[in-house]
Amino acid sequence: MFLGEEGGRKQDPARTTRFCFWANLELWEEELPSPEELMPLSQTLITPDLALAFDIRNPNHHHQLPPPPPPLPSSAAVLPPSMPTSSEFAADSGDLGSGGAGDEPARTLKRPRLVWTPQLHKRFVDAVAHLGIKNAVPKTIMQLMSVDGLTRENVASHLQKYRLYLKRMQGLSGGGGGANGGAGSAGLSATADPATDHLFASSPVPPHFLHPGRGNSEHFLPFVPVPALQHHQQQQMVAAAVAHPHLQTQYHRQLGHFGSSANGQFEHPFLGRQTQQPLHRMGGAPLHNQVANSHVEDLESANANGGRKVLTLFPSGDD
DNA sequence: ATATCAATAT
DNA sequence: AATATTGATA
Repeated sequence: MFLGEEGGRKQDPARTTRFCFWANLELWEEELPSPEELMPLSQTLITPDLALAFDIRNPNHHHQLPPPPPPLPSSAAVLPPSMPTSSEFAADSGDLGSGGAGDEPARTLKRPRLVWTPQLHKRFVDAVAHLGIKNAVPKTIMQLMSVDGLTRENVASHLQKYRLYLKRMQGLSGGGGGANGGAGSAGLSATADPATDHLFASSPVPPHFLHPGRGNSEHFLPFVPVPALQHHQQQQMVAAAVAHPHLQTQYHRQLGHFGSSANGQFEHPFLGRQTQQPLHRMGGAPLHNQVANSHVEDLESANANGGRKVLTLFPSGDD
């Protein structure tokens, strides 16, 4: 009986490694007798050593997408009574413990759906722009974005949709000529309908994106392959204060996102950030959390999905 | 054996 | 609607 929301898909081990795990910590606010009660329980479930080895952090501190998502139940133990409606990530395993007798919490779990925040999308677009549409394939994009928990599949999926969006744009723009990138400039207004694409409208579409058969397709940037930038945010970019125009429908709560360049040009080819972790099987104690500055945002749309919670990954990039 | 893409599923 | 997963194919 695991055919619930998305808890029981066909588990096809033949596919790539889909090890993921995270615990379900959601109903805690419901019962949660007392944190202390859970503590021992979690320990029983995951072995303290293992937990420690994974670098447990409070959900509050969840910054990057955890490669080997360590949000174990134990975190629930330490969770402060606050942040009930957090939407950082969540697990909706449905029922952990009723499905199978020998439920191994570890692996075999799926990771929460990635939420493409405007920030994340921005990174995506930047990467694609710098790669050139031609070379912009999932793997490469993913690498350039270097957002730690991002998977190739994540990007691939997003890319597919993005291409769709571009296509639509081309069509709207009227192929020939005029048009400026409707999306580029403040967009929104020109964008077909508001509901067309909430996310995509949030970041400018580089001009060349729209006309693949013309102009320079890509450039050659010395783009650094994500140097281990740890501290040092690149901040302060263009002083384009022009940003701002309007916020997207439901994305208001995000932090102030300033449009990069209102002129529709790219001038800020910086991307490098966190190095991708090889996230291997558990067993080692690999992770280190590269904290940096990042903002936490939350989407509620996830809730509308009907039970499935999401993981909001985001780039530490600031724009 | 991998990665991409298009289609499809949730 | 937004992502994920899959299947075919390069």
